[in-house]
Amino acid sequence: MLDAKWVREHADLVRDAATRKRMDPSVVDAFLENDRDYRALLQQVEGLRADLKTSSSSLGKMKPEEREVALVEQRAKKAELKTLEKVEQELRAVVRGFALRLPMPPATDVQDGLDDRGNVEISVSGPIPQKDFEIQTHDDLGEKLGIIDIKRGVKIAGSRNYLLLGDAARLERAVLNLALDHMMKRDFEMVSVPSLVNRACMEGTGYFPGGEEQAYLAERDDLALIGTSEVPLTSIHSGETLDFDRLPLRRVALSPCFRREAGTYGKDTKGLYRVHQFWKVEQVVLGPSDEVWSLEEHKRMLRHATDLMDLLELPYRVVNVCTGDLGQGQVQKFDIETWMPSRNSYGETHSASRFHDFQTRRLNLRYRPEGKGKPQFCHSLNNTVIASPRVLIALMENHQQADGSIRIPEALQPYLGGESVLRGNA
RNA sequence: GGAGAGAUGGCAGAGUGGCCGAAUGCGGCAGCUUGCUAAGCUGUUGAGCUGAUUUGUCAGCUCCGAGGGUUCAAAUCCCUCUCUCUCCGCCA
Repeated sequence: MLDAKWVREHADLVRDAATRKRMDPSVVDAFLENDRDYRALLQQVEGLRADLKTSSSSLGKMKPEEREVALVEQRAKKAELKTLEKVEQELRAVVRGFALRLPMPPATDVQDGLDDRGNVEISVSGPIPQKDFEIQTHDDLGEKLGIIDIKRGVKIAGSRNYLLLGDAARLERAVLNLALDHMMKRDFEMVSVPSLVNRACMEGTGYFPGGEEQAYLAERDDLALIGTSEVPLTSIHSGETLDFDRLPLRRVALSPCFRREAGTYGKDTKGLYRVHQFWKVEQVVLGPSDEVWSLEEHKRMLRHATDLMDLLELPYRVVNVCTGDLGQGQVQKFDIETWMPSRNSYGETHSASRFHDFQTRRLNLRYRPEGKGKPQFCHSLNNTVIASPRVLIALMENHQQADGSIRIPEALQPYLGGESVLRGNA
């Protein structure tokens, strides 16, 4: 959410942000118009209410016969107020509805672009592996080794579902555990979070309204399955005012993630690239309302992820995501894309976003600045640490050996009982 | 799932219809004071929205778990919901 006062004074910037983010800029004008009407009405309501308040207290001191007379007028005014209040309430909801859809302006060093093709590469790491044999795709290899079973996953739960068996499941476990330890070494507090959250969390983190189609809903209880633990992690302190010395708050969680992938029919249908359920280790940081700090933290969080990719000995690149590929609330986003031989391209494996106070305004999550002063909205940031099975694609394909076995990077070996090669059940 | 109790400011805790944004204590902040163990005294101390503004503030409105209702008037009475605690049942 954006500060309403700021939007009123910078409507052009917000319209511009909408256009650059490939959103309909008319939402800005819809907001402004309704906001203007609402405030005019609010003044009327408050005036009437003040009037009623003073006359009401004088009523208490009147003689009974005087009061009867005065009550007639009082009741009439009260009825008028009730009517106005009802309209005011409805209008307020309308204004909020539009406010929830206003886009956060992108940072100055974000390129304009229509979609992910407009993303700007900012670094490349590791050579693309050259092998003297033909690399098998992860799903072919996985099937051969008897460690990935997509057919039966689909039988059980429909398309975009899968089973990992034996070594694939062990490898997944190992990667996730390495990722968690990696973050705890960096002083992140590990948190176990709910996978089913209420509407306020989804709205607070910016997924609703707009993202309902992508979420599995437990409608009977008005809950949603999380698509990322960013949602519960960022929501932990919603409605609170944190002490300055608690900031920054750095946390990491491992959670299952659920995504309906509506509107992706026919896209990435082969293998484990796009699935309905996966595991993700996610890092979330809450800090002070400080642009400089926020920028540095963003880069630091990116580094936590690239350091882990280095430990996994995977080739990857980092892109500065362009405006058209940026979410409504994101100020800036860096994606890490990892080389996937089966795609013959880099595939997105990580996404590091900074939001300024977009999420924290929605969550009403503030802190009290050092010393004293008014509470301020925190800044929030998040980044993937690792997501599986997507990372398994990169591991299985890039570390594949001529005999179809999978080489295990040194950092991962302690998590696999010291084994340096996985051969599956073949 | 059943029975009961409760939810008030940073915390503790009063308040059963108008004098209550709310006593008192603690904590915080400011000042004063002080050589006998940082204590004493005085003052001050919530948030949000709207409008005005000489940008210092000023005025109005809202907020006592959430939402509705009764009433001229609600922290206080009624209803619904959420959460917490106690007991019983069930259970990984």
